[in-house]
Amino acid sequence: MERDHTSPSLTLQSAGVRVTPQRLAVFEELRESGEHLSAEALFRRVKERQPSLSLATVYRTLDMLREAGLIVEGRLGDERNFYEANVEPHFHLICLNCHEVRDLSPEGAEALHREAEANSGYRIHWSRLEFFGTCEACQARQPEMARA
Amino acid sequence: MERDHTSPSLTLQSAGVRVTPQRLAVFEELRESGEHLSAEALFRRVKERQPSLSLATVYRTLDMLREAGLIVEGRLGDERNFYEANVEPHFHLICLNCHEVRDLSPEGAEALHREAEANSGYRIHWSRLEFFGTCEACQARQPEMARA
DNA sequence: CTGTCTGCAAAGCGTTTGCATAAAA
DNA sequence: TTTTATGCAAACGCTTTGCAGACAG
Repeated sequence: MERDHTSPSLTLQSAGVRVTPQRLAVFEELRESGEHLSAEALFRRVKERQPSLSLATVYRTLDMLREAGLIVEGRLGDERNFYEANVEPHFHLICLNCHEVRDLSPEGAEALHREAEANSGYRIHWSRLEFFGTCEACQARQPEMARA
Repeated sequence: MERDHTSPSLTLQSAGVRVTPQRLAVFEELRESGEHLSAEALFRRVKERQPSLSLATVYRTLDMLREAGLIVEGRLGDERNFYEANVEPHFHLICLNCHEVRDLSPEGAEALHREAEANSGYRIHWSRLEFFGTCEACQARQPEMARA
């Protein structure tokens, strides 16, 4: 899992968008954490460094980053969106119990894309491949969960 | 594509739920259309036959049917849920242009589930595998869409 | 300077819920 | 008769938007 070490400001500049402290902080937080975060969670984290930050700016920034292809958007089981800086094709595993989102190896993701295009005649732009289940930790904690 | 010919009322009874005209009409509409419909679309259609129907009842009925395993729920690109009576595992193809939802053959869906379980240690309960792209008809209509 | 981004508050949207009435079993 | 579903309207949670002032280029 080699991480991209390009500075966020360079990446924003090369995407041709205006660079502001808010945008830098949001993008940096997402990249450095390597996590899958909701807009709300991201807002709380970045607000510690920038108390004047507003949630609307976070949403606008995430939209902008997604359109620039710098982040990807997914959706949690509880119907909130989440965002992450890993833009390579991969699957998501979402625990129905602890709601943690983890990545699944990208093996087969591109093949699946190509297969879907071949079988359907569609031109695939993006996809959402998410598995919802119980993670190992939660299974161990509450064995009965495994059947819910 | 063999369709289930069991009567909706028998199916509802065997699911052990109370049978009402509203529930019958919603379930029947979903099954007979064979389509992927939003709660709103379903509401408009069934309301023609039952003018007193309320949207809240449609949502409650869809929740009930989903919990009984009689329908499945998915999500459109525009963030509304859609529902369908085909409960077999399969993928969805969602056109970014006309928003039509089509099914993709289930080949590999179960294998993918098993593989995800083996690779992750998760116990998978359900999954959401959706491809967003441009359908053939829309590609022909607006060739430039194919890159959007 | 000029265009656009920000923060705020209000609105928007799909969905859910409380309550009194109506209907199923 | 008892229990549960319905319709209505209001509330909900996440996200988007209009606007006036602030800031990047």
